[in-house]
Amino acid sequence: MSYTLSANEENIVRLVRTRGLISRADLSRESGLSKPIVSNIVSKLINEGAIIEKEIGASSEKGGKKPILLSFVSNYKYIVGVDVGGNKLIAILTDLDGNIINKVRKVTKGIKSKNALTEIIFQGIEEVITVDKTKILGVGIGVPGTTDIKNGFVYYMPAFELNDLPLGEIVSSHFGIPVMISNDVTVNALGEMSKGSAKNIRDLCLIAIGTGTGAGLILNGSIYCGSHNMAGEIGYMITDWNRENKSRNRTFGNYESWFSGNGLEIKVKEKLGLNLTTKEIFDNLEKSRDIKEIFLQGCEHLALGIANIITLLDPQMIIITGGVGYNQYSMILKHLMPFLEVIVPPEILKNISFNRGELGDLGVSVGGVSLIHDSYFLKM
Amino acid sequence: MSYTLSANEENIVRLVRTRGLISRADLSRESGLSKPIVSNIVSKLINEGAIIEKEIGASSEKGGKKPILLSFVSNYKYIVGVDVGGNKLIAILTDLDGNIINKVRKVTKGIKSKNALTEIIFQGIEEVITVDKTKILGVGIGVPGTTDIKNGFVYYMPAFELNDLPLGEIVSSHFGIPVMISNDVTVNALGEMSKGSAKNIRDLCLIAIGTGTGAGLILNGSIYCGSHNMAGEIGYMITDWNRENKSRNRTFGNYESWFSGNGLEIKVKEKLGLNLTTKEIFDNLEKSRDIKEIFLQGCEHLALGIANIITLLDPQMIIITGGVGYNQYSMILKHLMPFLEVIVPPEILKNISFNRGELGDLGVSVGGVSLIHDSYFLKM
DNA sequence: CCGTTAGTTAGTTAAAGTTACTAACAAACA
DNA sequence: TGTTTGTTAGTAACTTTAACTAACTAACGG
Repeated sequence: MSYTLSANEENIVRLVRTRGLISRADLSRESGLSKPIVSNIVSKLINEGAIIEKEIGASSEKGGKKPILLSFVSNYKYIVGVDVGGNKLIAILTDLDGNIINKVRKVTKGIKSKNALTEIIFQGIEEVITVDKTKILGVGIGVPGTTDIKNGFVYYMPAFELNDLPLGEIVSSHFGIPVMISNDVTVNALGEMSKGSAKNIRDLCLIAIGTGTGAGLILNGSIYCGSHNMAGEIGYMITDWNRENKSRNRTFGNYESWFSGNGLEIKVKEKLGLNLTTKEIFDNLEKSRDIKEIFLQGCEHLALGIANIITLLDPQMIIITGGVGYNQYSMILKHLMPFLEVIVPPEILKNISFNRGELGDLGVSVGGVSLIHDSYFLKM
Repeated sequence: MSYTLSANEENIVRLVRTRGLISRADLSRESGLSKPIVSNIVSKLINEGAIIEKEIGASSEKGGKKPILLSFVSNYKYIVGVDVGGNKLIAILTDLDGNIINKVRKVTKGIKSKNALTEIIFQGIEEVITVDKTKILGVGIGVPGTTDIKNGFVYYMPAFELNDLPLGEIVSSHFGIPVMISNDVTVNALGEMSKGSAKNIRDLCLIAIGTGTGAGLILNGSIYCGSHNMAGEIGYMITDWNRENKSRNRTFGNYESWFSGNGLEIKVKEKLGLNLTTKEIFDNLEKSRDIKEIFLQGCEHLALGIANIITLLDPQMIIITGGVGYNQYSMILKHLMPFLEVIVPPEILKNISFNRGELGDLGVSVGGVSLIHDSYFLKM
């Protein structure tokens, strides 16, 4: 945007956008602002290109001048969202309503240097932008690691074995536009809140089950990262101290023993001596009692972790997604809920809705778009 | 306040208050507002009684007119804070800086009716107000139960066996001033944040150990209540599933087995056949191996719960307070930390500060004051 | 040592711009 | 003719810039 919207201008844009088609007179009534100032703001916004006079409406039964109906121009600006994964990068270009205009995929597997990583991010962003670059509002990026959302700094990305990368500044100065960066799971939660299955939810816990397991938190309607940007690392949660305590030197940090792709694969290998992929494990659930038992133990663990999240945070919705969580959602939920029903009292459990991540593997990139949208355009 | 402060007026008041003594010229420089409008706002605020011209300052070495130093008038309005406990009620009257002007205690033990409870709250508030009633900004109340902070509704108070009490409205219409109500532990956390050991902390978990155990959460600098006003009920957290699962029908909800006054008393009775008060248990810790063992098991449990809080929320500070937690703080911390050091990696643990609740048994009432202060005067 | 002058700072006044409002009105329509 | 939309005109509130007065320090000359 060439200039920042004032509070009243934001309100008018918000109204035009949510109402779809609306006249100046109705805007005045709904915003509480006077008709002249609404006309004034509307003409500014038309000048900006943010809204247009779309069509002429109908008079009321009692007569009167026909209203000029205004409409939001969702493509007067664009946003780029990037999901930097350990195996692949997804970049999307969307309009202001989040409609995906273009999508680019890149392979990131094996990358271990800062230069190679930033280069591939540059390429992804460059290629996905098929519109006038001056119309790009910003780039929102989700990365698998510890980040500081305030300054776009990446502390640690185990997937690339990289430390201390000021990625926000690097990308921002390269393209000359605003860039925001946060943890991928957190960004995914934001995406589901704005465009997925958690619309109008203020307290959300998104559990991403992939190679590992992590949670993204939206609390009081805002991203929650914690004081050292480590909130939601539920892979380290403790639910069965005596058993865990006996079987290893330290629970806190024993990520892989959890319910996750990696965790299941290791358990199957250790206990059954089988080298199966996560997909193969799920394919053989009903065929092998031993595999099923390992899976059920995982589900119990997962249920205990979720019970603790419910206890501490009292969320309105819990979303399960991620590579494994999304693809195997119904299988997981089917076996997870019986455990939860034993652990959590029904009067509490019934108030919490469980959902599949509606956005699937676009969750993080869509969340990246939301990051920019909410900070540089409108917080809806 | 006779009128609501505008954003600029708030800024000026905030600056005068935090700087202590400041001239109009410095206010203009620090606020970014022009000198005339600062003078304008200052004269309004002097008229209101919120600030005064305190003294004449010194010129700089280079010469120039001496500045008139302005000062905040902390007692131009007053706030009432009320701690409604299961045994006693504490009401305090403070000025805008939180200085306690008056304090009243009432016995609430045995109260089981709505009328009796509201009557004693009325009395406490009435008696504590020793200043002109029109100078009272509002009343903030912490109650032991589930509440909706938005409308002052109390869903459930087990201590009084009461349900569905619109306490906020009852008290507000009786005194004709704003009233805010929230859960006592949550309010206590707010108190510690504004006036106690958690100043300038944005992510705080306060653990109140008394008859029972609960947590109050301040996340992103704001009170966090959860979607059904049940956040922080850590008495229900699960940390040792197999052991707990075997010994009872349901873990979730088995409050008393935890580390709490009640929990310890019951454990001592069950295992040792002794009818000891919590105080007697602590007094005999070093004399009885059996009591010590029960206490250490409690500490281990507490450590596991705290480890889970750290994992999920990554707080900056953890405060331990409450009837038991405050009085026995050093004893608890001494035996808690060794467990935590085993469970939580040192690089994570070192970033989290553990503190005693500085406000002691005034934590809730001071928090009630903060509730009103932050909503009706200034969010600092 | 004392009065004068230059330079600096505090706070006010005056003029002008911005943003909002109300009142009144023309255009369009049943 | 009455109703509704959207504009114009005039006004009020608030903020800014520019310029001012008042008050002070430091340094210099006699």
